[in-house]
Amino acid sequence: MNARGSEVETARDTTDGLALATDLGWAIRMVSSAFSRVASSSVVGLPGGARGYLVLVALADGEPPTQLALANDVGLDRTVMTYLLDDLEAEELIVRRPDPSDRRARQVVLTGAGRERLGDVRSRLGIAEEELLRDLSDGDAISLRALLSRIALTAQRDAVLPGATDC
Amino acid sequence: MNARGSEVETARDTTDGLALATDLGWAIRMVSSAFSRVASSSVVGLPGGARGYLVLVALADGEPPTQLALANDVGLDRTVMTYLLDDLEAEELIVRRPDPSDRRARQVVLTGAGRERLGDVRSRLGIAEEELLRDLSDGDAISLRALLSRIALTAQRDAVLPGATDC
DNA sequence: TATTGTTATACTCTATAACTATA
DNA sequence: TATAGTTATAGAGTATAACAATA
Repeated sequence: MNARGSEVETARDTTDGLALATDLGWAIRMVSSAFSRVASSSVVGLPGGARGYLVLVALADGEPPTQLALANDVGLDRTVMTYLLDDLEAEELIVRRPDPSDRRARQVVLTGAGRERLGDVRSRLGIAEEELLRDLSDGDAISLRALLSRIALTAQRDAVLPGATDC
Repeated sequence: MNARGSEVETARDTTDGLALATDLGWAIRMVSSAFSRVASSSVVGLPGGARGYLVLVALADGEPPTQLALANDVGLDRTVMTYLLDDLEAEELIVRRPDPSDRRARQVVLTGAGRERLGDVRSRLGIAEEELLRDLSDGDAISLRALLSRIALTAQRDAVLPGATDC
């Protein structure tokens, strides 16, 4: 009844041509961890690390969002946004202020110090990104960035509206 | 001394042109979580989920690797590989056998049942991957896969050989 | 009744250190 | 002394539920 010996290494036909190097999930996994590795030194000291950086980026342009809108933009849960903003506010990189149009909500605003810190981290991250993409030509690097951004934008829409086409 | 009111929204020049949608780290984060979301239903019931699937893929071709070589291939720590293989072996999808050339090591072999299960999961994952890349033309999808794989391969090499060019 | 922000809790994933048996 | 596998533990990261204030 046990599959020992005789059942090992059979049915090869069903998985022919499969290889780790061509697997999309594997590639995403390796690229994600590699980016975390090369980017980690760029965000040391910044509250929340890479996630804190994304919050600052999201605040750099446009109207001050509510915490919930910010969480949706960055791709974080609103419960972790609370802790993240606590830490960023403790270093006066952001400020929370009441939303004049909804007394439940709070607007998140980037401070001058926050904008300065964002510039510092951004320049370091640029070098880390070049390190990650160093095997790609300039054109290929631009292509990869564009393709990833397109997938990411629709992914964000799907995450905010889960199952709008279901049922 | 506090940055309230007057220091808010200054120094805009240093971060001009910054946007979340063009940030590489943000895109990688969103794509990674989106893939996990669309792929999760494809790997339900498989021990280890998506990581278990990658182990099966890595075993589908070539000589049976040791646990350590397998961990390096997949991008996992050898300590999690132990638990993962325990679970996969409990369902008889893989077998551990002594390495004839090194009595410390064990070879990991895919069973017939494991190869069948791999085929099942692979076909479901193919649909999930198409769902993730549905906004891309066929050519763009192929490009993205190729570019990600290239980055992933060098990332794997760097992870296995940390800091070979340092010092 | 639904939503915003908060808090608490649990679960997954990852990282690290120790231990054994071999090399 | 170094390596392969195992075990235990601690730390991130994530997900979920509950609560108060407000819509």
